[in-house]
Amino acid sequence: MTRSAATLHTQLLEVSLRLFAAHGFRGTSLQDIATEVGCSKASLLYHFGSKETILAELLAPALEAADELNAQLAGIPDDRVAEVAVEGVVDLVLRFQREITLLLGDVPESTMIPALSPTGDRIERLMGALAGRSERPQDRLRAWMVLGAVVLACAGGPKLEPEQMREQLLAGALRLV
Amino acid sequence: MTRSAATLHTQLLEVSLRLFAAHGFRGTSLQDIATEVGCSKASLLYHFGSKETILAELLAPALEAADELNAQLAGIPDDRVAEVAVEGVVDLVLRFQREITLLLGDVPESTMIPALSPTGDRIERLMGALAGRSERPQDRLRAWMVLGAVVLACAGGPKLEPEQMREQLLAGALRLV
Amino acid sequence: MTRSAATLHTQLLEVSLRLFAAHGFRGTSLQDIATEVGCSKASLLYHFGSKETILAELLAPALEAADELNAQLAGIPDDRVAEVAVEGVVDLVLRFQREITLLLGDVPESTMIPALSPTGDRIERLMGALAGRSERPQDRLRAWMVLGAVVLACAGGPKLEPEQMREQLLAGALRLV
Amino acid sequence: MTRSAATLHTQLLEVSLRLFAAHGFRGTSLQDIATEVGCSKASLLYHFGSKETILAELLAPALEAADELNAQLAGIPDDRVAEVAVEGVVDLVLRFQREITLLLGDVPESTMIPALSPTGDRIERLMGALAGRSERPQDRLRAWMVLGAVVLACAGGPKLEPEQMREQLLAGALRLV
DNA sequence: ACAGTCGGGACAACCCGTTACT
DNA sequence: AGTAACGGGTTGTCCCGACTGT
Repeated sequence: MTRSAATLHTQLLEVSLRLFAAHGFRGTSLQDIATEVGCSKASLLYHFGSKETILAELLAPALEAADELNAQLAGIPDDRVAEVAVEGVVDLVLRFQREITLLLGDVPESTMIPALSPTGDRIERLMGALAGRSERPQDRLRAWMVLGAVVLACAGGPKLEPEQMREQLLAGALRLV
Repeated sequence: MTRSAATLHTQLLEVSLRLFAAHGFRGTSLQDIATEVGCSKASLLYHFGSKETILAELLAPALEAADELNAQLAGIPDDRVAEVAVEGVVDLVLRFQREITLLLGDVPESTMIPALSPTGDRIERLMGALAGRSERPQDRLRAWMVLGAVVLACAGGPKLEPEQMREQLLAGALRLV
Repeated sequence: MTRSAATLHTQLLEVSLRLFAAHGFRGTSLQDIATEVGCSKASLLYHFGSKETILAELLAPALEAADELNAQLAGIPDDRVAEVAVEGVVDLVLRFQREITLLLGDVPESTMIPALSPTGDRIERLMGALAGRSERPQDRLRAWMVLGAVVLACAGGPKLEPEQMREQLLAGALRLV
Repeated sequence: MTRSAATLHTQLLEVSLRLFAAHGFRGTSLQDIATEVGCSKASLLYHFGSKETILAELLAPALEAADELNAQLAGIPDDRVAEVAVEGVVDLVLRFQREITLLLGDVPESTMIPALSPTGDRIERLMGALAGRSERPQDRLRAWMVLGAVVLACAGGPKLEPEQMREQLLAGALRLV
């Protein structure tokens, strides 16, 4: 008996995300994914067309959420945008921890991948908000520090209760702004 | 005329570091390095024996410096170690920016590479110092935030004068502790 | 049109055996085999996974037959085992002439190949039977002479009718015991 | 202090013979030899020009002895030549055990090596003598059996006292003729 | 009969590393 | 010190025939 199309699709994405996060995008072969899921490589490519398509589909929700956040931030006045952005970023990172780990790992080369090229713009806008719309290098630098603090703490730090985690990250990030 | 051995060796390391940092360890082939330097791939392997050897040699100074910092921190009392560690980490990251970028990119898979296996321990000890020797998850998490802030700001943030950079990073990091 | 899977598999084994017997295991490259069969090297490796796998599959029937012979010899009393063993060995060698040629050629290094490591034990047991279960060096030496006579005559000697061949080898071998 | 040229030459040949016999001609790299002897690969090639030259020089004494034996056999009448040849072959094999092991291992491909191409003729003439100058396939086959018995017993059989060895081989071989 | 789905088989382009030789 | 040619092996991609349910 063959499993349903949707099931396989979901399963494929799930396994891909796990393996990508664990061994990196390049470090994971289509064969690895197919083997773990228990289907053929050809079948995998039937669903996704290419390896990059998998990545794109994997990252889509996170990018979408980032867009949403950016849209929401657009309506906030300059003197309050930083604080709201911090909260948004913390929530974003907490939700898409593995996606971000993956993105972080292959950031340098990800520029080549068409599906991810807009990532830069999104981040740029986020950084702008975190810096309170200021263009001063010092402020931009601090914005990067905020992002780094939140992202790396999620990726490498100790695992604790979600609410505690959120609270801690938020407190630290706000102290940075 | 053939260039001197030392020159080629240095040049090879330089180009390797640049390409590794730009496209990741796996994303860079020996052929890429050899081509850019202008020598044959075989010649490259004559000098380094294997791809991993290049990486090890590339990372050696940074690891050494980390060891030094750890040794130095060992003599500091618990209530002051965090501040000193922050300063040490900021200097370390500023000095070995590209090495750390590279390390960051392949962190998940780096565990397989023998030359980097001790990296984990070193980071663990550094995090301990940054957390003021505390074992409380909250403190460890904050330590990771400090590291993340400094590292990512260096890797992705705007480039500004070294002294200003150092000052800003230091100020931000201290506010986090 | 692509040929059937079983066909290619068989063809690959056939050509491999021929080339291995002709130029030795090391003396034959995967490319040689693939070229002669008319498929790509990658396709070849898709079927067999590694060069050693080919060898193992090639030698499997011969090893199996040797095991069978050994099992059969186990039930023969000491004073008659030598003669029966001679007959068995002659038939074995006649059936697996090329496999044995191949094995002979790479004997020194074959110890490294996992698939062949048990070969030594099998031969040891066969020699024991050929020597009439005696441990006296002279008898063991004579056993080796029998094996050598049969094997080399098959590998290098003139080709004559199978029945005549068998008769001659048998006669000579029995005279040696 | 550097060792004398003659010493190095001898040492090189010695080590080469040992390694060739142990891992085969192809299975031994120039680097292996140079490393074990403790000199550079370049130095090795300065002495011998090519890998094949080493082999040729290594095999020269054995081939020469074979020629001598052939010449000596030429003067023996047909009805006695077989017995004399047997004795000559046994002595030859005993003296050049390792050379023959080596030759046996790479026989199939050795035809390509110019220095060894005349080997075939020599063996052909030897077989003729062992067969008592008969052209009957049965006799030629028996000649091959004699050769095989002696060679393989030397290469793979138990090690016993030289005189005993010689006696045993001789006895067995004569029984075959 | 006819999409959508899936698997076996194949392959070009590379990969890292070694070898004999200069 | 340096290299061309090759070694075995992997990767992403693709073709095609065989299954589904409709």
